[in-house]
Amino acid sequence: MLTQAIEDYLKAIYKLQHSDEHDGRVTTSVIASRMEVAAASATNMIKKLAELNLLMYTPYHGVELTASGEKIALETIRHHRLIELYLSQALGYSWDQIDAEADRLEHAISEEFEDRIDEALGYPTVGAHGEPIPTKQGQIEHPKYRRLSELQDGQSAVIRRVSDRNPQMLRYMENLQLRLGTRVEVTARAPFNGPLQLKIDAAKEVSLGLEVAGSIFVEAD
Amino acid sequence: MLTQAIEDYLKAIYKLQHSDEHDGRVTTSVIASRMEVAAASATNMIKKLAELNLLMYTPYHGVELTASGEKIALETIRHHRLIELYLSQALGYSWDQIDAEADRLEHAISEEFEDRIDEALGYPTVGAHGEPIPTKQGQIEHPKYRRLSELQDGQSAVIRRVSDRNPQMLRYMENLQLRLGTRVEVTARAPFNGPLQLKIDAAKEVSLGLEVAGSIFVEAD
DNA sequence: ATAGAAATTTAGTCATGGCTAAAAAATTGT
DNA sequence: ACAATTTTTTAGCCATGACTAAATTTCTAT
Repeated sequence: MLTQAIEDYLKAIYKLQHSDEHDGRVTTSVIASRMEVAAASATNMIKKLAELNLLMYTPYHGVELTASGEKIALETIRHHRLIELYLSQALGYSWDQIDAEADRLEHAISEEFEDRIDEALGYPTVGAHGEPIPTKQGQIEHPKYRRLSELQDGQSAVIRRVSDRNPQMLRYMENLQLRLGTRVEVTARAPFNGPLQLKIDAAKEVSLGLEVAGSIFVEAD
Repeated sequence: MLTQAIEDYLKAIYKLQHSDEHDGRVTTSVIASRMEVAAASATNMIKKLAELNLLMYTPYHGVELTASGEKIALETIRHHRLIELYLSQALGYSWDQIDAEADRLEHAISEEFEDRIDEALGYPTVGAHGEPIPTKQGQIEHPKYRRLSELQDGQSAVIRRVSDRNPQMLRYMENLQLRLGTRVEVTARAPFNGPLQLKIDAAKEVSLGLEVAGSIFVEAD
């Protein structure tokens, strides 16, 4: 049977494989740090997952999901993103609250529940933070958006996705009315990795640090 | 911390304490059978719960919840019943599907989630099968309804609660349009514990076995 | 090329919550 | 009242998934 721990590891590994960092090599320590467990614990679980044919494991060198491992990861991610969207659309949750709640619910829901909220939401393809939602068949798109922090002075763009890693940052973004679909224009960039000046929805101007700007993904004009 | 297993045991013990059967004595074997575990497993958990001051345990004689054990049981039951009602009202689940889904979800939801579905449902006091929903403060009513099987020939009554123990039976009731609020009249009783003849909503007549009729609780006129 | 540092694995431990088999206590029938 | 049966507990085992400490492998810098 698939335990909650197995689903959590597979989900984490999938995300690490598809992240820009770590240039594709998903190692024990990266997994351990993402899962917030000791490296030895990660090694144990990796060996178990390899045993279950959910990933290929080359000791000392890292890990790669098999087709069936990826399938489970995508199912878990689908659950997570549908639940997040449902929490924000149907129950009025704010951006910073949905991830923690979905992390627990994603393991508890049935296929039935998945199907019903999918229907209630109108078969969405994009989650609450702009992430693509895998289909029931496990298909997923990986649109290449640019980081707001990479925009040139004077460029204008629309927010398409935000990182959901830091709830406090999400709350901060929400307060600034930086939402999916919001139009932003970089009106100035301070030197030496300083903050950038941003015009939000052609209205108010704010100064935004690079860490936040790097967590916002945009589609430039 | 409260594990899922602890919540499940406390919930089961609470229900056994308040059931008509077992005349108040909640023994190891009754708990084991309700939880579908071996008697030795139940003994283990009972000792642990006693250690945590969640119940009083007299070896060989049974168990009684303490105030804090009862509080946790009622919180779990509140979660369960709110979720059940939400599944049927908001997501269109049928009577027979909600219990199993709620059994998993009840351990995964936050206070936040509880509050939001409570609000979405309009602060209900009665669950999907007619059970009372404990308040957030742990108050609960125990209305004394009669079993449909106990009604005399010719008596009329309104369905107020049904047992949720058997999903197949719930599906059967639903098919017969035996719902909460439905008016029923016993038009005949076959002898030797035979079925009773029932007029549903002053319309169609059916013959109902005593096992089903005993799982339906009514308010007689 | 190799020493030292960093990453990884191995070995052994722990808590949780199941299980079976055997022992002990309580209940029942005559 | 007491033997037989039933119920309950004890003892010991297992899988899961954490942990630390120690050993091993790989990487890095000279």
